[in-house]
Amino acid sequence: MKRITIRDVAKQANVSIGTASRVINGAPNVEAAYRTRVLAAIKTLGFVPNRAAQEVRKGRSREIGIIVRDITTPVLASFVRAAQDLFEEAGYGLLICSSDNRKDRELELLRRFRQRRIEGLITTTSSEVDTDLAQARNDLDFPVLMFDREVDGAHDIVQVDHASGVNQAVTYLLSLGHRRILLSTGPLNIYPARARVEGYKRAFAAQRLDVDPALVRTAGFDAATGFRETAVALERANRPSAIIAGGIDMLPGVLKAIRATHLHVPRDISVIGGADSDLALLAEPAISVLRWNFTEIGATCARMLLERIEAADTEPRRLAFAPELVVRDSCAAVVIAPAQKRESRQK
Amino acid sequence: MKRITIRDVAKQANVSIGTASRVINGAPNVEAAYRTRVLAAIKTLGFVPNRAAQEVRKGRSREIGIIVRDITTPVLASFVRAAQDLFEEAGYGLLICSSDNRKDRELELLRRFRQRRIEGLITTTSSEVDTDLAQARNDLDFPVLMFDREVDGAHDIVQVDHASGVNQAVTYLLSLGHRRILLSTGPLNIYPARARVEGYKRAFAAQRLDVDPALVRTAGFDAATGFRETAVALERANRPSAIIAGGIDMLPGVLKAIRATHLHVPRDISVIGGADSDLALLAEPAISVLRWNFTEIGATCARMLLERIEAADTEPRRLAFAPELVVRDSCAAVVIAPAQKRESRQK
DNA sequence: ATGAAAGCGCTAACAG
DNA sequence: CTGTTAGCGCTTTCAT
Repeated sequence: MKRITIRDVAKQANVSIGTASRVINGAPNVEAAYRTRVLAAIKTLGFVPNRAAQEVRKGRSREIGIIVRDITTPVLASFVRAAQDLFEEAGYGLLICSSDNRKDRELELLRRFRQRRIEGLITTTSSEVDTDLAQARNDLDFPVLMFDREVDGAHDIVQVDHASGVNQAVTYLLSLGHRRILLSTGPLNIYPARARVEGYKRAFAAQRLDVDPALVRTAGFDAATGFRETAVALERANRPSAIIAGGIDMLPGVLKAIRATHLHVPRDISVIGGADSDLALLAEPAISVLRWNFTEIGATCARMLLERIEAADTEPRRLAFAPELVVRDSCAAVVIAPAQKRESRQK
Repeated sequence: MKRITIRDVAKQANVSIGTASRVINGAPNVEAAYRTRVLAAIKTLGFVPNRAAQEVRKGRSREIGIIVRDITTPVLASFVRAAQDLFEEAGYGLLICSSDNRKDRELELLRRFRQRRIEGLITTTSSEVDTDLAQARNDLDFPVLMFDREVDGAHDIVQVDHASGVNQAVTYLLSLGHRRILLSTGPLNIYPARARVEGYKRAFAAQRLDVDPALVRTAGFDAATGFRETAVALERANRPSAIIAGGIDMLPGVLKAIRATHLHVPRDISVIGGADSDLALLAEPAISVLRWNFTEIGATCARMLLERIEAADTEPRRLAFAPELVVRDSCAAVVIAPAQKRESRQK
C-alpha cells in the first residue's frame, strides 16, 4: 500500500505540485476550476498532508507542550482542558504528558519536546533545586511557563497562593478551638509545600500561638503519603484534633487512614481537604476544602504563554490566584482543655 | 537565535554530515575518535535532532495514538499507563487524547493522527453506527484496535464483559429480594450499554421474573446523567429499591442524587457502582462495585496492537475480560412485600 | 570507515 | 494565476 503524496494529487488533478500545495493550504490565488480539480483529487485519493514534512519545511511545529504531575487529578484535567481550548483556537496543538513527579521522566519529556520543536511549554517540576532539571529547562529554546513553582530563570510564573489558603484553613480551625493541627504536605523543595507551611505558621503567629514542629509533615503530596502520615499521627498519644491535607489529591489517603482508626469526623477529628472533588462533596460528612478555579487558571496560563510566544523579550510576569475556603461539615468545635478531648470520643 | 542542525555539528566536529548522522543514530561502524568528536560537538552546541525531519526521511513516525473518552477517569488512566509502558519499551511514543465522547472531536483526532502518520491506534468511539466515523476509521492506513466497542471492519477488539458484570450484580440484588432494580447506562448504539442491558435481562430471565422496561435507562454514561436519572427515578411513587450505575464514572452522580433525596444507603436504596474508585471505597457506607483489572487490559491492548503492527495480515482477534463483583456495604436485603417498603423509609 | 549526494514530502520564492 | 525549483533537516545509499 503505497503512501500517497502531494505529487500524486498534482498528477491526478493535472496541475503542478505548487498549485496543489496552494489549494491544500487555502491560498487565495487559485482559480476556481483548478481548486475543484485538486479538491476532487484529494478526495478520491484520500490524501492527507504529512505533518512532519510540513513542519520541516515551515520550520515550526505549532505545538505546545504541557507537563503535569498526574493528568488523572480531575482539577488538573479542567486546567488542561481550559488551556487546550485557547491553544486550539490560536492554531496550536497540545501535547499533554504526565511526569509522575519523577525526575528521569521529566527530563525525558523535556528532551522529547525539544526534538519535537514545540513552541512553548507549561510545566511544573518535581524539584525546584535540582540542577539537572534547571539545566535542562534553561537549554530549552522555547518559552516556558512555570505553574505553581518558584524557580530561577526568565520564566513566566503562575501560582496558587497556597500560603493564603492554608492560612485561611488554620485560622478557621484555631477559631474552632483546635490547637493540634496536622499539616501533611510535600517536600520543601517545592513551592506549594513551602507556601503551605508558611501560611500555617503565619496563622499561628497571628494568634501568638506556638507551632509544634512535629505536626508539620512534609513527606509527600500523594494519597499514599497522606495515608501514612495520617495513620502515624493518629496513633500517637497526643494526636492532632484536625488535619489539613496539603496536596491536591491527598484526601483519599487521609480519609482511608481515619476510617481505619474508627475515629469519627468531625467529632474526633476535623479535616480540611487540599482541593475540591466528588469525594469531598459526597463523603459523610461532606469535607471542607480549599478550592480554586482551575479553569480560570488554565486559561490564564495559556493566554500568558501565547503572549510570550508573540513577544519573547518582554519582562517575565508572575501571577498568583488565591484559593477559597469552602466550609462544609468536616470541622467541629473542640473543647479547649486537652484532657476533655478523649472523653468526647466516648460520647 | 539560530537553530542548530546536524550540519553545524558536522562542521564543529570536522566530519561529514553522514558521520554525524551515524553517531547520532548509534551506528556501529564509526571510529572511536570520530565518535567522541561528534559527541563533544553535540554537547557544546546543545544539538537535538529534529524529530519531524527524522520522520520525513525515515518514512515512519514510531508513534501510537490512543483515544479515550476522558483521561480523567482514574481507571482509564491506569489503562493508558499500562499500555504506555509496553509501547515505550517497544520504541514507540504514545499520543494520548480525549474525545469527550463527541463525534466532531473524534473525527478531528482521527484526522490529526493520519497527518502524524501514527503506526497504530487504540480507540473507543462515540457511536458504533455512525457512518462518518466508520468511514473515517476505514480510511486509516494503520491498524486500529477497538476498545470496548463492537464495530464492523477488520479491527482487533478488546472488550469488557459487561453482560457478565451486570448479570452478577442483578443476580446478587435479586437474591437479596430486590425486584425493582434501576439500571442507568448509556445509549444502545454502544456495546457496553447493550451488553449491560443484556446482562440485566438475562439475570431476570434466569429467575423467571419480568423486566420493567421503565427501569432500564439508556440516557448516557456520564455522572450528570447518572444524577438526573437517579433523581427522576427516586421521585416516582413506585421507586426502585436498588440502582446499578452502568457506567465507569457515573457513581458520583448517582450518590449526589440519593443524597439530595435524604434516602439512606442501603436501608432505603441499594447501590452498585460501575467501576471501583476512591469514592466507592470511602463512601459511607462503602459502595459495592463491578471491578476490572484495567492495568492488565491496557497491557493486553498494547501487546495485541504491537503484534498487529508486526503481522498486518493475520486474522483479527477478539478478547473479553470479565469483571468481578466486589461486595461492600451498599446493598441490603429487602422486605418482599412492596407495600412495606414505604414504611421502612420512616423508620 | 568515511564523504558525497540523492531525496523523504512538503512549502515558498521566483519567473513567467 | 501557475509551474518550476530550491531546500527545510535529516538518513541512507553509493562510491571510495
